[in-house]
Amino acid sequence: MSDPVRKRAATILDVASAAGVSKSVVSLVLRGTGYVSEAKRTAVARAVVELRYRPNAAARALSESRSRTVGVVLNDMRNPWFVSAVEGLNGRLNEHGLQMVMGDFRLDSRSGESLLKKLLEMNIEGLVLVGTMPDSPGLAVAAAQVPTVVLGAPSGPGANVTVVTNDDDAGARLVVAHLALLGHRNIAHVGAPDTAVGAARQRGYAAGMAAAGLAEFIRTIPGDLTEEAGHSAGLELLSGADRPTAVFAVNDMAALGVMSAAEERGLSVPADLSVAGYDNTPLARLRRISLTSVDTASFAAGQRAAELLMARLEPDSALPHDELLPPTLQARGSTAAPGR
Amino acid sequence: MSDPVRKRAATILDVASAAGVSKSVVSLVLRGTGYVSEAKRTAVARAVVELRYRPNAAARALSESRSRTVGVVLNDMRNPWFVSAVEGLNGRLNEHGLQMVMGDFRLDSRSGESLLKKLLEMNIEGLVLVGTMPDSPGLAVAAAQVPTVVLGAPSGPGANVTVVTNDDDAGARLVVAHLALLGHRNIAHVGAPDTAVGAARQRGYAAGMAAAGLAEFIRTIPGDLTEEAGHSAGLELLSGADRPTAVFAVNDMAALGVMSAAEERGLSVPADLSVAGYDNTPLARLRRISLTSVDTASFAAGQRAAELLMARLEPDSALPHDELLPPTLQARGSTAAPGR
DNA sequence: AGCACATGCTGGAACGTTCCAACATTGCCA
DNA sequence: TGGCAATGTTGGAACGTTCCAGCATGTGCT
Repeated sequence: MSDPVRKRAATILDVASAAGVSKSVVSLVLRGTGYVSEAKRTAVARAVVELRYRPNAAARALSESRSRTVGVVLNDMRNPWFVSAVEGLNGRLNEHGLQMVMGDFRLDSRSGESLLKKLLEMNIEGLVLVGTMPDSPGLAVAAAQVPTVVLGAPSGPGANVTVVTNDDDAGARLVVAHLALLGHRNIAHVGAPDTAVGAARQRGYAAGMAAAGLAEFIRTIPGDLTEEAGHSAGLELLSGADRPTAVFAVNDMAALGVMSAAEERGLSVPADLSVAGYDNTPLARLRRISLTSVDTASFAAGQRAAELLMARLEPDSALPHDELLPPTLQARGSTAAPGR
Repeated sequence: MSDPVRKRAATILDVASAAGVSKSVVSLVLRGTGYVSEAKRTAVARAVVELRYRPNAAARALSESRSRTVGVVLNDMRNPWFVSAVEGLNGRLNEHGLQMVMGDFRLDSRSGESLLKKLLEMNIEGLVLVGTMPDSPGLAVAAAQVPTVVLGAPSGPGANVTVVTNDDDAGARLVVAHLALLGHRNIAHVGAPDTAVGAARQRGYAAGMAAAGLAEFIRTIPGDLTEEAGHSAGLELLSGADRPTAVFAVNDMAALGVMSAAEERGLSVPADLSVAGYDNTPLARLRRISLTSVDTASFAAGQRAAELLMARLEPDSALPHDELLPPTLQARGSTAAPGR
């Protein structure tokens, strides 16, 4: 009411004149640097709350020519692994005053091109690619312009990126070792050779079998990461002559498919068939399913990705080494010693 | 190599001098407005690609004093409903040249305060709150400053927000009607009265029962949205004297708990007990589970939220009415006519 | 011929910060 | 007493856009 013109938000100049100082002093107080007398400091502080002053991020970014923002590109928000990795990432970045701008690669009209363009225009200081991205020229261009970390995929666009992901090879070996220890020998694998993670897990399976002296039992049914694929692979495995006593599926969804197939064939889990999955999704925890699975440290991976990215943001920093995070096995009711 | 000083990115002035025009012409060409001769237009276009010019979003935002950005605050990225709502939101916003900046409310150090501060500093043009947020003074402040839409929660901070959510009441009635049509009369509910959605679904259940003339059978076991709660509620229901022939659980997770309880009690689904859930999560689709559930149009809700937000962004626009989106029933193998 | 109007182009003034060089005021020490 | 460092304060110049008023031309009409 009594305010003269109260249309626009208060700027640093408004604060300065309200506090009876120059804009420079306000800036110094706000950023806590430099020498300012106690009196002016409190005067500025008061003016700030009185005028509800909020610094303008665009002006700051323009002036500093840095945005304190990193771009995060996902291509599958539905995958719980990515979600919790992003949470880890977000936390660490925030701790260091960096803001995250997320976007969905697939969702973007021009297959991510316009998303990346937008991010580049925002002058992002770093880029995090979460998951395996489809090939796209724009991606390589973007990765060449800003420090880039790939999170949760075995490799990224171009050579100049740092990769943080889980050691799927080691995880698969864990499963095989667990099953072998229980006494299983005929352990089959339901794989997804066309996906990056699937290929790594299959390698780990084969290596683990060989290491356990079970090379002769190696047998992989190719499929993909869906329940469907697990189901049909399961039917195939369980109908044949030398039925396996245990199946290691490439992920939890496929493992569920295998369990359904077992049920249809009248086999009970784990008495007649042990089943293990991968990813330790919330599904695996469900009482009705209780699936032995490999827990991937997704949250930690996100945090680590943030750390490596920030390391690259330092002046003259070298390209950090890629990191493979070790997974752990979560044994549950779906695996047991082979019956009779 | 032969480039003189090639440190900083090209600006509009570089493009202008390379094309032999003034910065104003470049600006006009870039934005496609105003009158520019064909010759200069192509000259500018060539210079743009040659210099790899990228407009600077911060400068643009500062000059236009608008950010073309909306803030999206989630508090539970793990909830699939939210994820697909956000996808719908993102798509529509992008179509209209608006960028999305997401943040996780809980993850933020100072319980969202600093996240909201950051968003406000970015001069966001709108705010979307996804899901029920914990009470926070910062939220109400933010909602008062920028047009705000609440997505997937029955209400938001302050009165000045638009709410887009699913009609949980109607969804619950759908389930009851479906079960009643199959011939069930003793239909129990496993509820979550302490959550906003749970309360609405419980109301719908009670109303639906009454409408079907089954008021005398109304019976709700309070719980929450977890499998655990569903399990113990299930045990309670299935051990008592007048065992229900059907159970409607507040969500798919709780429904799974009920199914586990049935299994433990030696009851088979759906022969001895029909079970229905809510949310139509990927879980419900699984062969091994095949759960009848209510599909909430989450993607559409996200799109609608974007539309309503953009409507509010128009000059002199009224506060749009809240919207309740109608859900649909997805009947699967977990419900059938009551046995004998 | 004179005028209006469409077309084409320009430079300066915002936008709201940060950074910097420079100036003022102290207090201390030789 | 003069010099020097520490402390305090200032205005101007970026930062890279958009927007606007205004200046040139050219064209068609009266």
